[in-house]
Amino acid sequence: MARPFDVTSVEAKWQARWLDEGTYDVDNDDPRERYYALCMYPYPSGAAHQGHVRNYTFGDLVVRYQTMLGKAVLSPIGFDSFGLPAENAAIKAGSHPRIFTEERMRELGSSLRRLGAVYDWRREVYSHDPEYMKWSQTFFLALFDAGLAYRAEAPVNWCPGCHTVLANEQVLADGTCERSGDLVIRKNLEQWFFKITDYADELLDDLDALDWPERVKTMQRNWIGRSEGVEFDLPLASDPSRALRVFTTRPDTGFGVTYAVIAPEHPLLEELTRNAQRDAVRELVERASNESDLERMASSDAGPGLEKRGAFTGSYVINPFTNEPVPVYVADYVLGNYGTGAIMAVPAEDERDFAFATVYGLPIVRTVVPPEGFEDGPFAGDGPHVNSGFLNGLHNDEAKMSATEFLASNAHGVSKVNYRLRDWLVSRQRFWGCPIPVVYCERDGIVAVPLDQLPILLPDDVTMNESGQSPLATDEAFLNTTCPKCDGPARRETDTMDTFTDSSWYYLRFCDPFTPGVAFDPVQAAKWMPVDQYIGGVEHAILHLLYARFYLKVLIDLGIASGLTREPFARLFTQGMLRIDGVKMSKSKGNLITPESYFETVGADGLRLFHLFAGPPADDVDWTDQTEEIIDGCARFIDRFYRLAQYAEVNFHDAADESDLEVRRAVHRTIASVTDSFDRWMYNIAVADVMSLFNLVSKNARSEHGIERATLDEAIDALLKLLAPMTPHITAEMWQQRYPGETSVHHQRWPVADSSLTERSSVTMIVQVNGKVRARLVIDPAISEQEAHDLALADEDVRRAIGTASIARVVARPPRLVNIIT
RNA sequence: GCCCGGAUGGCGGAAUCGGCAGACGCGGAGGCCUCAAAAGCCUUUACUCGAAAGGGUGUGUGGGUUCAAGUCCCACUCCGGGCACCA
Repeated sequence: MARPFDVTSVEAKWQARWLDEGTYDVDNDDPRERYYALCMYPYPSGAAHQGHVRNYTFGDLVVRYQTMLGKAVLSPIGFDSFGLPAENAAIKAGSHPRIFTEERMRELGSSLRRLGAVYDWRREVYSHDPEYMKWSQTFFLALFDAGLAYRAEAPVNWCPGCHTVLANEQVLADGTCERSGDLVIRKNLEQWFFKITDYADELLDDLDALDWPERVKTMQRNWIGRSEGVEFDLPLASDPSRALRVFTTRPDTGFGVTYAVIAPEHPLLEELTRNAQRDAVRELVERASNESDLERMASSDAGPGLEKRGAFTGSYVINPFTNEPVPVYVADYVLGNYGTGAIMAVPAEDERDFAFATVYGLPIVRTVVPPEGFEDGPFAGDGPHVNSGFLNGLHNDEAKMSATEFLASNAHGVSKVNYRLRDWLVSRQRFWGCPIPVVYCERDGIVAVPLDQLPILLPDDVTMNESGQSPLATDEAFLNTTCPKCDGPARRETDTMDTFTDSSWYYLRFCDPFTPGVAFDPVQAAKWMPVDQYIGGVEHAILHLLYARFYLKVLIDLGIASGLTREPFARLFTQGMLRIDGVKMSKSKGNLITPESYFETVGADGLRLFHLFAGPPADDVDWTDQTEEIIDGCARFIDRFYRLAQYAEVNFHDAADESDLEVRRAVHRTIASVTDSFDRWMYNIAVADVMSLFNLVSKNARSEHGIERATLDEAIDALLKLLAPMTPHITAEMWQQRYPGETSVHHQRWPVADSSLTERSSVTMIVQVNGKVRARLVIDPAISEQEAHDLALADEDVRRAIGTASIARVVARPPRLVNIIT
């Protein structure tokens, strides 16, 4: 494509200038109003692909737009540089993950600069920087000292492909690893956890005030899964001084309890099992422990599968509501690690209990009257209670209160809140992560490494193991150390931290990587925090965004981030993903489209304009055969604008006339609409509006009638400013050509629409007859209802459409329409 | 199964409050320029009947509210995403 200017040299020139002059460096004591714009820092996977381009184009637009609004904008960048892909690549290449990673960081950094994205590079951070690791480890120990980091044995998710344990959040719904796709295995292992459950309520409640996509907030609410209920005792029939403790959210249905169920892992199971049932129970427990979660769930539907999922223990407990004994079953549909690991079963009002009771022939007693027309089956809704003694006639809420009081006085009942959320498993059996800074001493047990010995660094002279096993585990030089307490021999922890711990605080480091001796000075951080606009992919809706929220709250509570707002990201935008043939574009799928060739042809500006124009930023974008043509179209638009600004084929006339006034009105309406579209993340509309204005200006300027020079210049200047955040290179170049020696377009103030010019002088009013458009009248927008009415009825086309019919009613809504009903 | 989001020309998508459906762009058609092509420029482009003037139909399906529905209400179909034994 022949371009009217040299794309490559123009873009290189401005990129170099922004970098060399530190145009977007910002100091912490900048007096201007502050704005913190942040894109999720990227994993350094090598040269950027179109997914990066899209993400960082949006981010860069925000940075440049907010700067033009006169704010001091913090725009930092860094790299999420620990993680498995680098380690796996290093194993393959026989090199060290650090060397591999740093090469990829350079590539990605240079791609971002080539895109024209601007940052305060002085603030760059990366996870494997020894200085950064030092603070990551310091924070781990702060959590450890506060009892928020602990080591415990628990059934954990082991990914055989990744050769490490995973957090619950990293296991997909189908039981596979989100990274490798391997089926995750349950293992009992001792691991490190962060006590995120201590913050469950706050993490849930604080969501309400956040300006985040409702979808993301809902996902977090579901993940936390708060449920309110009652925990109470079901006394053993054989020994009423002892009891089976159960949790329920439906105490009001207590009269309908016809059996109880305990989990296969329940500690009382052995004791409750009678000899006659022992074999059947043992068989069930064995199967439950061997089956993966996936297999368990596969048999969850009522029917044949269910028959193998439970067994009678032979024991009975007393229903405190009825004082009747009910049988105790063991079944794998009750989870050992939720609530008390035991439930009261109410088949009439719970789907799973109903299915189970049907298969095992257990009685079903309705305690809530379903609405008329309700078919047979479990009814979990609200209704008047029956067969329920003192609860009869009450509805759910009152019945719950009443039942809860009853349980409190008769069955050691207490109100209880349970969460689906589990503690965050943070240890990983991999090499390329931040080492957990503790040692194991035979005498003193787990001992924290003293702060002055941090950071614990990863050794450089390691051979990456083909099996994926961390070389740390066998590295004697790393492993052997002395106990900080007793000076005796000790062994280092060889597990590293989940990389999500690194990304949980990088946004704080960005605020102040300058103050020596601290990770960040909270006073400096408070100048920027919380992040005004956070931008990233929706795939982090739970993982990163939940962990980062938790981390900030902890750091505040531990005095490390005192004085900060307790939420890190005030406003979140999640952009859609790029797809090819319906498949997400990603390195692992091997279907990446890189921007390099586009940089050479349409330039970064053309590619940026495409990504802004392609559709609503929140929507997914399909990369198709048509995409190339749209990208070319974006470049064509830039070229046309460039030529117009050179006054190519332009005719001028002297005094401004009505046509010039119309152009000026369009200019100011576009300023208003683009500003509005920017504020509402409707960049595709902003581009369309700019194109429309250009079309009008261009048409007038090149007509025989021509355009007044001042009008054209006002329009071109406005277009340059409006386009500056979108296509920063060419607008900077054109501005410089128009105003040599003056400050850059990027330092101009964002234009403000003149409200006296945004009103239209005449508008088209439509006239409908019986809802069908019959005439379009050009009118003064200030027209009265009566005038609109009269004008409409005076129109010839309208009269013809009415014909001989008599007019029943006229709806006049000037200046938009008049509707005549016959 | 439950909860969200969506469905508009050949295609990507517009339509802040219920008020001209299809902005803007891509693609297509025709033309200008040219020896020719590329580039550029101009016209046209929802479907349909019609030579035209003009008419009819039209925002996934079926109903409803309204003078007026892509937009609001009810029911459904399909697509995308999330959750899925959490008692």
